[in-house]
Amino acid sequence: MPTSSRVTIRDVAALAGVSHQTVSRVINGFERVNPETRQRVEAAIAQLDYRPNAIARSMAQGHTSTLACIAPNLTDFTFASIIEGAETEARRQGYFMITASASEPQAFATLIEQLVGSRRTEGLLVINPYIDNRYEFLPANVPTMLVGAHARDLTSGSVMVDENDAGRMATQHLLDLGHRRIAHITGPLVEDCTQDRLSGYKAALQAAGVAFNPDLVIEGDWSATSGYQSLQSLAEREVQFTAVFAQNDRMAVGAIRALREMRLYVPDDVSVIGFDDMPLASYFDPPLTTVRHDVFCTGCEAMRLLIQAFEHPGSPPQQVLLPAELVIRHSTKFSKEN
Amino acid sequence: MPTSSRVTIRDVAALAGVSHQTVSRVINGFERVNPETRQRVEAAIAQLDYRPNAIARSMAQGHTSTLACIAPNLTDFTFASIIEGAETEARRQGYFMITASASEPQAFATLIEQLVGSRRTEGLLVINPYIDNRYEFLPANVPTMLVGAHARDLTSGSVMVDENDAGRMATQHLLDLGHRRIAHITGPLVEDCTQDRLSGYKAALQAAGVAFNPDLVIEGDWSATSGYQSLQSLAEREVQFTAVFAQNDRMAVGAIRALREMRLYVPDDVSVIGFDDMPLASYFDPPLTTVRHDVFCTGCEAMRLLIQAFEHPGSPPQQVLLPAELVIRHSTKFSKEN
DNA sequence: ATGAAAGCGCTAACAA
DNA sequence: TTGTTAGCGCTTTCAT
Repeated sequence: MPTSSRVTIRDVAALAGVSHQTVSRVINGFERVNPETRQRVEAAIAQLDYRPNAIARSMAQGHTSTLACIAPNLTDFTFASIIEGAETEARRQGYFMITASASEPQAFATLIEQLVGSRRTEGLLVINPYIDNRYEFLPANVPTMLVGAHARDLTSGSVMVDENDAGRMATQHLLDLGHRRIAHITGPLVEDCTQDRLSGYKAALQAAGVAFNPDLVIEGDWSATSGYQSLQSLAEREVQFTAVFAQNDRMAVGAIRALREMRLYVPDDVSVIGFDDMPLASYFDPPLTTVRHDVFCTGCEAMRLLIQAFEHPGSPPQQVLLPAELVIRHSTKFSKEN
Repeated sequence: MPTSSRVTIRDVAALAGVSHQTVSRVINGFERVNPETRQRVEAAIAQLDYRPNAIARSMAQGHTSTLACIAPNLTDFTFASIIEGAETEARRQGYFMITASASEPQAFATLIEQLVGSRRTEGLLVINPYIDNRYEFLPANVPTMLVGAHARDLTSGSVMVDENDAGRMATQHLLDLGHRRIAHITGPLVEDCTQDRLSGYKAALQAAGVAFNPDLVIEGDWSATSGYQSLQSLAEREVQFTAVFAQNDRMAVGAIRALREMRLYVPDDVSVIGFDDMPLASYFDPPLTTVRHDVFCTGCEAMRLLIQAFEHPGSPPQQVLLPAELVIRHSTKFSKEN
């Protein structure tokens, strides 16, 4: 069995005693081929270990069967899971996926230009498109799905968690435990998911008849350090609270660290709820109560819609909201004030 | 400015009043082009917003400028970091990278076949190639770099941490603190890095004149759960130890959880050292002493060598060992027995 | 049901 | 320095 794949359709044709076109028909599963001819061709393909050249096929067909996924980075657990979901779905449907990270808008712009300008890819999956205004560089002429943000004019749609409901759910959990002064550490305010979670927080407070206090809200940047610093800032301003809702688990962990340094124990003195249910969330001290969402599934769904948008141009933009669920562990507890 | 990129080299040629070949020369930065002609061509390119079609170029040149990276999954922090490093280096050198995960050998084989058989990619970066015998499916006719394992015959080389030295270093740290009975939770024994770290462990013991005790060694599977279970197994067998060296941080965290349930406190009763310095390692309780290695850099280096292997066929296989460093936090302490 | 011809957009080789 | 001619390996059209 020859190991080289430099065998072409013509070699197969010659061996089978047919035209190269007939070989093409067999490869592509065309119906109108004489069964006997088909067999001869298939035998020749097997004998020569022929495999079609994807590039030549792309050239002739005018499309590449390749999609791209761009994230601010590849190591954030939620991004990585989205990518894994997207890649799995892409391959399930016969596409390959180029993965790339762009940490800042200029790199993002260059990347888009290379990917789309060269017609290397049929569509784009963009994770977190609203940090540092990078959405300004989104292309208009290529199917584009957004993950973790709402769709804008020129996109084919978006997939995100029902952030509003998730934020409401987290806050409600703390309210149910009797907490009334709930500090809220958000992500960067420019991101859609931050705003939506904040809306959910406000909605839950309002429904419970608790006045919204802006002093309790602090903007973080998703890092554990920012969670830590947010708590310090609260303490410096002598803001009173009995619970903390952090918009991700890393900030929650940072907050817990800061609280401990202030000799405040979680959950006895202060309750803390996170968001994401990151790996090992249950291994922190205390095991983290959090909001779980299926981020692998988010990636699958986004890719599914991207492929749909590519294969059926002109179909209306899709906006998908995925559900989240509360995971109660040991970082939240009844308020002592009750 | 036309937004469509369906403009071809011939359109540019027509507008500039030259042959398409001259346009090709300008695009490719060929020297021997009359400066004035060049300017006319560049003006035409700008006017038509022409961008070369990467697929056509691949077709004509016979190569794709695309590499592939395959990992068991995309969410493991070390894999994700390697991928990020590899992708960054690839793009820096003008290549794109297809990323894919294959959780089991059959999926791996299929993936390789699709990627390589179709001649879609110039080379392969394979992360953790020795789990479940997937290395059997490595292709012989394409440059292949291994990450996290030693190179075998048919590969172009490998990049990994100096695992032996790292294992020795971790063990030595515990020995320096006076520990003599050091439990060792390994990764799967089929993996090279597991074996090397184990060798380092043995070497350090031997150098310190401490007899190797096989009862102290337990095979884990990298998961926190396996770290937890390993400790339980040790306890059930009533094996005595004052310190634990876990081959990754997740297992270390699991071990700490198990110890706590046995009312043994880290580091007062038992010291624990991990491996990897995963994100938030410093946020666990207690903050984890561990062995840090630059995993992004590992990815960069592997990609650099892969591209080298592709661009200079016939050059000898490279074997790179990267250094690791000890990070001392609060999960290790002097042995009480001293 | 099969084959011949043309062409996808580019580069390589040769000619002028 | 520039243009012409051939392809890269495949699919698409149009004959047969």
